[in-house]
Amino acid sequence: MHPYRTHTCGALRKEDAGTLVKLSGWVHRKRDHGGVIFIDLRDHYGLTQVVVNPDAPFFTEVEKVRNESVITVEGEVVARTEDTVNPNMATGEIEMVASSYLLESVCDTLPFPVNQELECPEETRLAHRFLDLRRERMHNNILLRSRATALVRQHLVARGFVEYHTPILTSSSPEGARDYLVPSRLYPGQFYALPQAPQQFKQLLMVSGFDKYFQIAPCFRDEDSRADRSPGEFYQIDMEMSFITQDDLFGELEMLMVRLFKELSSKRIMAEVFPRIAFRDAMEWYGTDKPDIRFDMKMVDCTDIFTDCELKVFSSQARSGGAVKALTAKGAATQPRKFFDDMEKYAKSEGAKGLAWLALRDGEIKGPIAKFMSESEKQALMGRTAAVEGDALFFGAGPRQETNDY
RNA sequence: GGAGACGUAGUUCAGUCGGUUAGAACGCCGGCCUGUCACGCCGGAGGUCGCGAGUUCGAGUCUCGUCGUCUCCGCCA
Repeated sequence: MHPYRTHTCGALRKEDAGTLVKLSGWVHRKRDHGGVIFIDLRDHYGLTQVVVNPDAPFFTEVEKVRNESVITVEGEVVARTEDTVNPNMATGEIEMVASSYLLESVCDTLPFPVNQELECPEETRLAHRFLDLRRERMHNNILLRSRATALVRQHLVARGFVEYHTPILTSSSPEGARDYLVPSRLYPGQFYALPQAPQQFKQLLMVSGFDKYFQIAPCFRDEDSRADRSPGEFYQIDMEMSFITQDDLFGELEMLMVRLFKELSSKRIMAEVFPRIAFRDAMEWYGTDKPDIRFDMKMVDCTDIFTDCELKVFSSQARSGGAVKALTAKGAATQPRKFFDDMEKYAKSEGAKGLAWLALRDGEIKGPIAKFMSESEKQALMGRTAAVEGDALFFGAGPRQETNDY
């Protein structure tokens, strides 16, 4: 028999009952009943319950084994009785009754639990990276990235792209981001740069007539990290195509992205042809070039309505080339006063000068600025924003670009 | 570069208005337990309250400084 295993810990099923097998893995959890001990044995593929009976010669040794120790066990696969089947486990219809036991590697007391997803300081996790990566969530993250890169390669190669590797050390080709610099040994005082994207090299290939290029490139950027962006764990898909239109490129990317999400995630894909929003429109409607369009909250330009309004902060902006924008919050009119105060507080914390608002409640238009508005202005506003009873409106006013920001 | 939050047991966290011996859960150690699957029950060990100074009769708690961590803005294609 193989010295370590005949099966993995995710493999055994009811049909295997009666066979003699060997498993190796980590002690994920242990349940010691005094008379009988259960071990959930874990490897990359899954969990299998190992049973150790009191007459086993290694029983006292197993009593002492700590979680995350590595063991090899041999034994018979036994179908569980109906009342002991665990439907939550892929291998839950069977268990292995150990007839031999070998402690391969003893584990010290753990700095944090491996068998549960408990928050724990980044510093501690990195100090024990091998333990962190044993945790289910981290393990799955690594697997997901592996599957994603494999799928990208498979898909793009099938689409006629060629993957090239380009040099990592190069001279700097400045663009937006700061380069990582690497001192040169041969030319003291000079530096290499780690390329943010291998611009020159891929373009060299393109002008040489290689028709379609892609690369899964590490993003070397000497910029401050963020929660979703840490140096060294940040890769990008780089593509170039010859003799194409903008729409050809969009189409190619749509195919790739739809496939990635279809095959690797459970997320719902709302449109296989992505909505296209012109940059200017995105800035005018959402104030950002990466709007979250799950909420259909567009800003509406109301500048002209307020040109002659008594409310000076609005009319002065409207006349001097600034903008007044309205955002409709559906059904928010019944929110308590505190809600609106909090919204204004938030807007100010983001740098806005203020946040005016109106609520459509009890058939009236209410709010601090309502008394400054004429009937015709109110009517025009309702028409423009399509706001109805129960909605609330928020306003920003100022120079066009600033107003869009907030 | 700017702003904010946090720092208490191995880990996650609680700790009232400044008051006597700083708690819980998980983990760890010991004991009991033959069907659990987050097993259960009993007991125990474990703390420079990040560090330094100050206020006070008295500081985990208040003040200042310092170090560290995290988050957001800037930055980043």
